[in-house]
Amino acid sequence: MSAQLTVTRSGASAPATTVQVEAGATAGELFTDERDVVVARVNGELRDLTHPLADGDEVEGVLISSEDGLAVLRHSAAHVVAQAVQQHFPEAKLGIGPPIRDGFYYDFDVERPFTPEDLKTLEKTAQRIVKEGQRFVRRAVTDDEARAELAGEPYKLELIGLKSTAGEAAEGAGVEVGAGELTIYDNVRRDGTVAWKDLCRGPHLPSTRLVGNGFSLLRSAAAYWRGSEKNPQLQRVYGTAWPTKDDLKAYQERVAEAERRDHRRLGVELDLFSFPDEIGSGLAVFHPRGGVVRRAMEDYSRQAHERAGYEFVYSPHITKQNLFEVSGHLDWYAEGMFPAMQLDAEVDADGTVRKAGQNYYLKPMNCPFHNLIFDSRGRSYRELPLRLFEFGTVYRYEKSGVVHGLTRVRGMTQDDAHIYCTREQMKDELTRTLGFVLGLLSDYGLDDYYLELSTKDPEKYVGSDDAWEEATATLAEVAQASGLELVPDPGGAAFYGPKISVQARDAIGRTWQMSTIQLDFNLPERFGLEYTAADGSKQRPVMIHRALFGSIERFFAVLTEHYAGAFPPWLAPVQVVGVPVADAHVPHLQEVAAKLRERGIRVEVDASDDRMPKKIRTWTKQKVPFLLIAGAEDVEAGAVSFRYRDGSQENGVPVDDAVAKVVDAVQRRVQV
RNA sequence: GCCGGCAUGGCGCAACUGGUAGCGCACCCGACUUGUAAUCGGGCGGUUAGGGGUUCAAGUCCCCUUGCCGGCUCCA
Repeated sequence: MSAQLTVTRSGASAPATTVQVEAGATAGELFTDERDVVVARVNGELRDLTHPLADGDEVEGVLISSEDGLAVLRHSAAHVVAQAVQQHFPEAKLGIGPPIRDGFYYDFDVERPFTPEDLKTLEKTAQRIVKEGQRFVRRAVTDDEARAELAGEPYKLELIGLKSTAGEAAEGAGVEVGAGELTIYDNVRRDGTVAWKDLCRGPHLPSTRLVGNGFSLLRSAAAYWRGSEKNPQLQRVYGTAWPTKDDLKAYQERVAEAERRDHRRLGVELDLFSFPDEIGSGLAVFHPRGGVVRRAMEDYSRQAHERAGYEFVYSPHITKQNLFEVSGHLDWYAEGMFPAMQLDAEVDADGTVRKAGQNYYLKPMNCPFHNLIFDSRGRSYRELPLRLFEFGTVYRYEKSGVVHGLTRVRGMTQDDAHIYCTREQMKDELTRTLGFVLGLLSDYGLDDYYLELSTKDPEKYVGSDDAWEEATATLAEVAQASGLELVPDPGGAAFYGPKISVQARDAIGRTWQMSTIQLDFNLPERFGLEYTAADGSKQRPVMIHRALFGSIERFFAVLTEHYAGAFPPWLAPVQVVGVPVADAHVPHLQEVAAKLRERGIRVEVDASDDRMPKKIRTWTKQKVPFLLIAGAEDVEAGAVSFRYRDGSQENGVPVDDAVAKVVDAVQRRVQV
């Protein structure tokens, strides 16, 4: 055995080089000159810097700021927090503590939930642990040893029992126990004593000190053990951790920006919509300003659908029970539906039922109604594809804890269409539909997206496996042909068929599920839908369900947040406000306003008693795209002065030019 | 549905360990007539989400209901 090992070293920035090291050297020794290297990738596997090297190893330094490095940092931060928790609450049992986007969490079984004061105390203690500079020391153990050491940690014991399938046991459980040998990480103080230990796959930072630059506890909340509501609830502590204080600040600023954009907040500030308690949870009313935005969205959508060959239909909000028995909704979707109202029952004075009542349900989906329209007369192959479109309002009984602003409501309007076509037409029609959907989303200003393919939930589906396979394969083919990024979503399909969904990224990088396109062989079957083919035979059509906005309410929320309330002129509730320098200039602005109004522009003139700067402030805060200011100079020149939302100006624009400019921006649907 | 927190005029907030509600903005009235983010003065407005209880006394403490917020589960 040689005293020298030959390994390949690549730094975070440096190219790969071959180096000689002493036997027994560790990965960390290769990177003593790169302080931001916190773990190493050895032959493809992430390892601690204390990992001993073997001859021929390929070792790559991993920076704390890289994706892997951040995950390690956050996971180590979770350990620090868990140590702090067990210090203050010795009876706390450990759940799991994985890194997540922007941070980490750790779950604990404790006597009572954490209070905000507890979080402050825990954060202080965590800081102290960080300052102690404890090392993370890896130690391999057998299953039996682990069981003995962790006898007091029932959840860890459960994970040990599940280790071969830990990845599926619970989201995040994979960071605790890998598929191979079990390891325990000891947190060792400078004086060599062990402060704390945890069953963990690792790897970890060399020292807790590296956690201290930018970490913070955020909140606590309950979470079900292993993600199932059948299991006990643990208390989850959320935190965030970053390599530097500046990174932490930048993160906090992003959070603050998201708060400023929150559609619930903008909905109040801009007077767009509200949720009166009197109506009930998850049921919105749109105010005039919000109504304008919504109508502009809908009108444009109508025009586009008309051009694309859709026909418009209408259907009622409630229906007798039988329709949802035929569709299968009552078998598969009853939980999501409002309870039935019973009508028309006749009962004698003595309580005996003379005539049984009828159950009526609020509709959770529009498809059964469209099927009835299809089935209202004989259909020819010449009519296909038949594209039925409706702004259909549906009601879903969402659990009380999930209702959220306009994005998760109990009453919503879908821009819903059902396309009936032949099997042969199916692929072309799907391709066409996907193209239509993406084009329209871009028109609304969302042009960064990826696709998700949701496939059969083995627990919850109707129809034959063959049909599912064919439908799934077709959708996959169409999705792939689009050239967009495609992410699988196993088990995510609705009960009647697989779907492609379009996930759009907004202005600050968040993704939202927007449009869905679902292929369905089942409902046509259940409804016995048929058309007459060219050879005179009866054939079953294929059905494509698709919604573009998802729901108008949700899309409204997404657009509001995407634009931070500063809608492009074509969507803005008020497109132009005239601001006079003094009362004398009001008539001039009113003339300009009349010309704009003639061209269909939404315009107001602010003739109030406020001073001009106050008016500018008021309407800028209302995010009106064009302020037209007029004083003596403008009146004299037959002009107006533009002021935009960012404060920039364009003075002395002749009135006709100004009108044309505004009209042009609206027609071209550009942002200003 | 589950866990925790919260609920004060239209909006944003204040009121010490219980001692009978204040401020800013908005709104209304008046004065001022002004060139790019808040002119000045006056006024209206709350049985402190609703209900019950403890107490000499409840916005403050307890219980129930409703709603909201943060998560979990679920989902367009």
